[in-house]
Amino acid sequence: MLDGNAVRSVDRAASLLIALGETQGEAGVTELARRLGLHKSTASRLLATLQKRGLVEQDDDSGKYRLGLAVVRLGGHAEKSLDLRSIAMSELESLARSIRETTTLETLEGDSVLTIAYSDASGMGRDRTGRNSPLHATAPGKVLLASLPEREVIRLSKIGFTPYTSHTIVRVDLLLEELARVRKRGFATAFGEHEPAVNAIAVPVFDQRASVVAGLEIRASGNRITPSRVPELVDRAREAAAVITDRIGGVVASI
Amino acid sequence: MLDGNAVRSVDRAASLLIALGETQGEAGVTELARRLGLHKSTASRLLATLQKRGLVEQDDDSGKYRLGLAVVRLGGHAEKSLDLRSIAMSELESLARSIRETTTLETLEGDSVLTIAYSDASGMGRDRTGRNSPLHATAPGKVLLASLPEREVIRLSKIGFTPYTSHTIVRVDLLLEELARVRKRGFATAFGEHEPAVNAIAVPVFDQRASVVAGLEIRASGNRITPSRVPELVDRAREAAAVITDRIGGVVASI
DNA sequence: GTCAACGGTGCAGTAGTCGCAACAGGTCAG
DNA sequence: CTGACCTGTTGCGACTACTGCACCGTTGAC
Repeated sequence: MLDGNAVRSVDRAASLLIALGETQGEAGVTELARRLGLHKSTASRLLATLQKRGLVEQDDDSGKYRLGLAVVRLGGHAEKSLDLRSIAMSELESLARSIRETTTLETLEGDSVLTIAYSDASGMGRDRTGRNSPLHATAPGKVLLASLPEREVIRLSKIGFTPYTSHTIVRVDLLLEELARVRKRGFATAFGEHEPAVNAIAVPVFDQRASVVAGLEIRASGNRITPSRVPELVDRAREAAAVITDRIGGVVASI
Repeated sequence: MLDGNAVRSVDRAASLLIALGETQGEAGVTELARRLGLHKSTASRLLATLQKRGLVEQDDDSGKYRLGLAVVRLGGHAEKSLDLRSIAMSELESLARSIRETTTLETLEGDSVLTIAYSDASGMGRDRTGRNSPLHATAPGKVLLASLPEREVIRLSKIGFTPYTSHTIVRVDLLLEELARVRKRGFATAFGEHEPAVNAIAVPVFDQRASVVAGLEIRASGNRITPSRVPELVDRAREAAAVITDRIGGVVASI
């Protein structure tokens, strides 16, 4: 057994798949063999086996190989079972420690946001992991709302926007304007809109289609997150979000 | 060499990946071995090798395996190099033959639609494969527009909607209403809106995120596609679109 | 027409794969 | 607390599957 416990032929086949992922679409047997230091007859047989399972396919005309439909399907399944929380946790913790505040990661669930990860270095946060929060009154909620079509916002407005505080935006026209600002600036704020004296900023985490998959939030009491501090916190949040986006194979884009 | 030219251990490893794709998220060594008729030590070694390349990962607590981040990334690459045209071609041809009309598949490209596949059984069609057409005045264009946020339609309206015929919808408010109808009905029509006396219907093809990835069109002269014939043609188009959606691992949804 | 390069395949040698047995660790019923 | 049961992992040795070599047919450049 080479390389610890690795099965050599499987390791080689996996390298072929990954090499195909790194090319611009397709590559030939000889090229792949050269790149991976394999004999071309070996590469040919390994590719033929991968093709049998649909993991690669061969172009009828050029003879070149590309990733196959089975990889598209597996990629979709893999994405569904992706543990975004585990992937993001260390980044959230690191960010929380460095700014000494509370950080969270929130995803869309139905008509609300769900806290999937949480880290607190302020000693004042409250762990709402697994709990839902409103879209319209939270910073990550606004980030996710901003990525949706307007008709979704209008549909939600018909259900109504609960006024959690006197600062909560409850009029749909004002919310749509706010969401346009979020798209323009690339981040959202919520100043005392969900809980009095709790301020927050949030930035998007993107998937590989450049869709917003989560909102990364920095939250603190009102006197700790002031308007003047927002730019610095947004920068820090963007850095962490970019790392998470990259880890999941996403591309940073605009909302 | 077993099974023709297949490399047995690679074939087994590929089966493991595909089996993991078929589970709800994760599975253990013993379960996977049982399912595939392998010894559990064999399954364990193959999985360890796949894990080394990031194609699978093992949960620290339960010991179960799931598809890894490398599969998410490969899936994204595979999707980008997907040859939708080749995948769809046989379905378009079959549909064209059975209704004796012209069928096309169109995708979004910038601010227009691009014909990526074409089939004609009427003897009257014109192959526009590789050519762009307007979004607002074609049936597949409306299908794709209907899936976008309203702000995109408004952005396009600022560029202006060319009136190709006297039937072309050029007012944005009327176009938005039309797109709401498209979403409601799940299909679009264009009756003499792009070319006089040319009528068309289109239905969506979905990807695995339930996003609209293409519009499948049936097109003919005005006297061949009458309002009374639309339901039948829409049904036929939906059947073909469902096959294509399934082939690319998509899920049929609503626009 | 010739030549180089490609992808694929028959063949034979050997080293890598595999199943067996045993082990370590975890869970749960009694 | 203990024993039974199950899981995942690993050492080992047999042997067959994997691999490189040589060669072939095809294709495109010149």
